[in-house]
Amino acid sequence: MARKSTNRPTDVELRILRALWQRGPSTVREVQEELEQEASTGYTTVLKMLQIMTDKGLVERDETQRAHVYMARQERSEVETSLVDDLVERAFGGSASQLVLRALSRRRASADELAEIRQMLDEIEKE
Amino acid sequence: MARKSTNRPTDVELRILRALWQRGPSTVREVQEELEQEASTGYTTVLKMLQIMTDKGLVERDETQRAHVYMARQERSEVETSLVDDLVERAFGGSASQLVLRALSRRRASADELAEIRQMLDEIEKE
DNA sequence: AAGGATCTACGAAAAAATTCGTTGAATCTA
DNA sequence: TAGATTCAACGAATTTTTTCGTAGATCCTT
Repeated sequence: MARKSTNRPTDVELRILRALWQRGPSTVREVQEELEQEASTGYTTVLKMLQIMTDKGLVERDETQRAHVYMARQERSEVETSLVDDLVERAFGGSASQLVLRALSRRRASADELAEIRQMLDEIEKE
Repeated sequence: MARKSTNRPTDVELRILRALWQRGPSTVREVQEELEQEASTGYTTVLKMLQIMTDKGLVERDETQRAHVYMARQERSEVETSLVDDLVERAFGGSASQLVLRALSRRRASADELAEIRQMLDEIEKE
């Protein structure tokens, strides 16, 4: 036995999803060339992953062309949200603000970004 | 071949670390009883994991007693930060604020928490 | 039409993560 | 002190994730 299904995309799956979100519907070759840029991943590996992801329902396949065209089945924002939720659960005991505080404690965010966040806060509190 | 080492604790490792942070230095039995509450995990499984985690340097072992005592080797905050950094990289292309925006778009955060975040922003901008 | 390139399907190997059984030693209890 | 309990060590089985080789079909080029 091993990990219970977390439903969250694995590392490679996420890399592929990001390629699909960025490029839009793409062939295996196109995805593979995209991944190649950051870390080498063979053609058949990407193909296999996309087949698995199709079975899992992570992507959708258009088989009308010889080179099948794949597209992400969920919006980027949805997956991002569930990844954040997952981490909030696993590491922060359900407290999203704790995660935010941790993220902000790094000086990762630029002034513009901080302003953006502030605006977001305003909007949330307005409701 | 499989995933390149991400250095981030796995799911079970994180559950164990959380138990150790919460309880302080603990025996295998104590950790196991803690984990038992959320999801069943056998004694030898926890023991084995703690041995592996010792090898990896995630925890430290005090063998002076018959029942060895384990403690986390990194502060909770450090691990939390690196988990957040990791997710920021993998899912948000390095933009911490994007992650924050995503976290806030959920109404996970209460009014108090939002105020806390606002204060945090103030402090960051003060510098 | 022949040869080469490209594509999917499939199976299997490798790697990583998780789980547990068994053994033998140490400790406790009646 | 004998039997029961508790413990660490170890190896191995399982499951999940990742990788790739091979085969056969289709398409392109000459």
